[in-house]
Amino acid sequence: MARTSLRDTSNGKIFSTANLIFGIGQISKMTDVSTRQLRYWESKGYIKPKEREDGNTSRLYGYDTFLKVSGIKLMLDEGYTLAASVERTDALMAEAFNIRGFLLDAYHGQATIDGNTMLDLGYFDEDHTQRLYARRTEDNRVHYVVKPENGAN
DNA sequence: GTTCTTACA
DNA sequence: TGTAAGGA
Repeated sequence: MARTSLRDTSNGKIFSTANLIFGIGQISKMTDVSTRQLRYWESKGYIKPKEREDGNTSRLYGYDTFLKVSGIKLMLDEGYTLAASVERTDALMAEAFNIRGFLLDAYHGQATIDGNTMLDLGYFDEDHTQRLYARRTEDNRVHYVVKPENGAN
């Protein structure tokens, strides 16, 4: 039995948001964006309800749409136009997902080094003789450590 | 009670 | 974009 890895969080296993589905009323209350606005944004192609095969015509939105609406609303409140808010939110979400994917691939587990819990970021060199570790300090700065793979310093 | 479309202010 | 109408 394979150990559950963080990668499983992005392919629909644990911590999945696949079943997090909301109606237009829920999204409206969660984001403080009116149902009128949500339907209007849909007409402009900014958001899209989930496809549904049953005959029901009421809109259902996924977690991703909730995040997008939240972002757009935030930008809107900061004074950006709707179009600009959508553009900026799309860019931010793309960055966020890129970062998440990168981290999932870079993370190789935890290790205790000199009494500190650090992230094992895998091999540091092409020859695979050293590993890179990182941790955040108390003031949220990132501290890196490179150690020989065999542990013999 | 909630959501949908259409229409008007 | 809010609100109202008339249905589903």
